[in-house]
Amino acid sequence: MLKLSKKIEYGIQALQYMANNSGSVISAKEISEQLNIPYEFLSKTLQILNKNGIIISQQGIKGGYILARDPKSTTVAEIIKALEENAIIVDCLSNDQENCDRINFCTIKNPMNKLQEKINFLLNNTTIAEFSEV
Amino acid sequence: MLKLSKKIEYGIQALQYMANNSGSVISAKEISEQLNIPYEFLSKTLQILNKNGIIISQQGIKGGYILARDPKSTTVAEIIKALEENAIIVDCLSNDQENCDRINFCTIKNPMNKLQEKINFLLNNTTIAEFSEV
DNA sequence: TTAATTCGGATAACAATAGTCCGATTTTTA
DNA sequence: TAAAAATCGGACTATTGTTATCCGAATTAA
Ligand code: FES
Ligand code: FES
Repeated sequence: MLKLSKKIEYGIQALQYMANNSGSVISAKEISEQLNIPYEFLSKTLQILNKNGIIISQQGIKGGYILARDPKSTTVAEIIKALEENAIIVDCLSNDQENCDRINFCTIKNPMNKLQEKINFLLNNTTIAEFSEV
Repeated sequence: MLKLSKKIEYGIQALQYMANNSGSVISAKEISEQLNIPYEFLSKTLQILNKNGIIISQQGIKGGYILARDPKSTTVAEIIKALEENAIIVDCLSNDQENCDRINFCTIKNPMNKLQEKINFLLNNTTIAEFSEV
């Protein structure tokens, strides 16, 4: 398993949709219907993206969301972080793992870290804009 | 989430251990104790690696495992595959997903595939040998 | 023949993901 | 000013996937 969650997948596709319709405020309902994504789940996802500055919400009737920034400057890595997930390939490389019961036996931290950094590079260099230019 | 499973993590570390002790047959028990990995779970993992040609088993007392190939030629991608998992970042890119109910709405296949290929390149170019030269 | 090991199938415990429900709040507009 | 359509937020449920364990059988060296 090395899979992005549905939250991230839906989030990216929704941002892509907004990028392709920039200028107008897009509702969760519209995205949900156009992309066939479960409405309630998508709503939650967009709320988190809003809370963390990736998109801007407008409440009330006629409300919805718009991108907070240029699609070129919003990376997949930022989206993952904004959705309160991480892209750490082994627990080993996590910050809050003082309680790993294998830490004194760990022989993979360094090599795994090298691989991690390469993956991070990819995630940091893939932007929403690249999803728009289909 | 973009995490490797414990099966893969343990598998890689076990292979690394074998690479560092090449020449001798290593039992699951020894690896389990040396690396503090749950014995039964590790056993299963090694059995799968054996079945799929990454290591060679020797049964009976004094039995255990040795690497089937040069650590330099065993990649992380192969290990993942041998452990019957995959490293597909979104379902979209999977072979057996005729039943994705978003396929007619899918706008992420191409860009996701580009990212996938870059990740595949990393996994195909990281070998067990690199884990040994700590 | 015994002991230490792999083998293989089933199953259980746990955790994470995915999805839903519902009431409250906001804001436009008729 | 009331209604409608949207976001907000918390709790909750369902489902799936991961991790771990159990146990009996087969294998083989001593
Ligand atoms: S620190 Fe726990 S396995 Fe590396
Ligand atoms: S094919 Fe199902 S989301 Fe791309």
